Amino acid sequence: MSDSAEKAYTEIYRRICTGQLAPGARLVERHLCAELAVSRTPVREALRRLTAEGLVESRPRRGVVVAQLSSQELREVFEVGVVLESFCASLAARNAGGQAIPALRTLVDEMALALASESPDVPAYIELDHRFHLTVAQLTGNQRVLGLLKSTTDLRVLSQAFSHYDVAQLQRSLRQHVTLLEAIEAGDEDWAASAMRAHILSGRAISASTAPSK
Amino acid sequence: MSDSAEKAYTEIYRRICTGQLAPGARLVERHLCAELAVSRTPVREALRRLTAEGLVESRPRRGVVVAQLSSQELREVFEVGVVLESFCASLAARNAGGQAIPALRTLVDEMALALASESPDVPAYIELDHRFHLTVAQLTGNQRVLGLLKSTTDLRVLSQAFSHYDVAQLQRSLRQHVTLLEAIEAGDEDWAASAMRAHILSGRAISASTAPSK
DNA sequence: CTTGATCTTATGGTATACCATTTGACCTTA
DNA sequence: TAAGGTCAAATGGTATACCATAAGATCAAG
Repeated sequence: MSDSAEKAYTEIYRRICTGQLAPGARLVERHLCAELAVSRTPVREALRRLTAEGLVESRPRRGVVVAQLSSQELREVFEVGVVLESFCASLAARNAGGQAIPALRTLVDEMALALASESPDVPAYIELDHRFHLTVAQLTGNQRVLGLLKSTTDLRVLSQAFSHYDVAQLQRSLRQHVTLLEAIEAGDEDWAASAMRAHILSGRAISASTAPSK
Repeated sequence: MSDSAEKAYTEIYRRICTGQLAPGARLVERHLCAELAVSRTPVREALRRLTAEGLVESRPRRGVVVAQLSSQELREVFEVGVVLESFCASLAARNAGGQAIPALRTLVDEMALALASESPDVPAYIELDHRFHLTVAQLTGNQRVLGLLKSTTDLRVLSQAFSHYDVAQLQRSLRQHVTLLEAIEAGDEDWAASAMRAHILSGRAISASTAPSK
C-alpha cells in the first residue's frame, strides 16, 4: 500500500468527507481507476479499507456504496461515544498532570476563529472539533482507545451530527471545549470526564430533537 | 469477497488463533496461494482485512507478519476493556430485563464442562469465554459497541491473557461468569457492570503479575 | 399496450503477468 | 581474513486479462 493504494484511499476518503461522494453514491471500481489514474488493485485495496472503517458498504457482486448513517446508528454512536470519550478525557487529565497542553489550546483558538466571523466556517469547525477529540484520545497514551475512537467518530459521523446545529449551539459547543481544556490541563479526572459526558450528551440531545424518527 | 477471499480469510484467521501461525511468523502471499489453492488477489484481500483487525502487521515492501501483543498493548486492552465491557454488561442487563437468556446459560454450562474433567480443555474454555463476552455485547442491541469489542478482544488477545492461568484461576473465572449471568438475567445494571469490572480487573491482575516487564 | 423471456452490457471476482525493491549470498580486493 | 560491492533470487506492488453474475434493454407474444 505504499503509493498508489494510499493515494486512492486518501482521495476517496476526501471525496466522501467533503460530500463530493454523497451517501448512497455508487463507487464503481473502473470509474475510480480512470479518475485516479491507477489500476483496480490499489482501488480495491482502498475500498476494502474503507469498508473495514465503515465509511462504505460492500454488497457481494453489487459493488460498493457510500454508507449512510441511519438515525439508529447515530444513536448507537452517541451511546458508546459517551462512555469512550469520557474515559479518554479522564485518562488524558490524569496523564496531562496539571501542565499546559499547547496542541489543545491551539485547536480551541482556531475553533473560536472559525466561529468568529459573521458567516461561521462550519466545515472548518467540524474538522477542528474532530482533531480536538482525537488529540484528547492521544493524550491518554493508549493507542488502543485512540483506534476505537477513530473508528467510532470519524469526520462523516461528525458532519452528520453537526448538520442541524444553529449558531448558538455551535457557540455552546465551543464553550464546552474551553471547559474541557481547563479540566484536562488542571489534571482533574472527574471534572474532565463529567465535562466530556455533558458535551457528548448535549450533542446527542440536539441530534435526537432534529431527527427523531427513522 | 464472495468465496475465495472469504475462504482465505477464514483459514488464515484459524491458523493464527490456533497458533499454527505463531506471532512473528511471516505470511508470504505466494506461499499462502499455493497452500490454499487460490490466487494472490483474494489472499491479499484477506491479509488487508486481517491488518485492519490488527491480527497481522504489514510493513511496506517487507510483507506481513503475525502481530505480537506486547505487555504494553495487553495493558492497554485491559484498560479500555474494563470500560467497554462493563458498559456492555450494564446495557445488556437493562435490555435483557429480567428474563432468562438461554444463549448465555448454555455457554456457561459448556464452560463448566470444559473445566470439569481432570485435564481442563483450556482452548475450548477460551473459545467459550470469547463467545460469552460477544453474546453480552450483542445483548446491548448496539451494533457499534459489538464491533468495538470484537476489534479489541479477539481470540488471540484472550489466548495471551489466559496463557498463565492456573486451574484455580480458571475456576474463579468460571464462577465470575456465573455471577455475570445472574446479574444480567436479573436486569440489575449496576450489579452487572460491577461484576464485569471485577471480572476484567482480576484478569488484568493475573496478567500483570506474570508478565510485569517489557 | 402490457407482460414476460432473452440477451447485452456493466461490473465485481479471480487469476496472472510484469515491475520494483529488498535481502542475502558470493566474489573481489586490500 | 575482513570489508565492500555486485548480482540474483525472493517477494510485495501494480496492471490487466478473463470469468461469472446481476441489472437493464429489447423484442415478441398476447
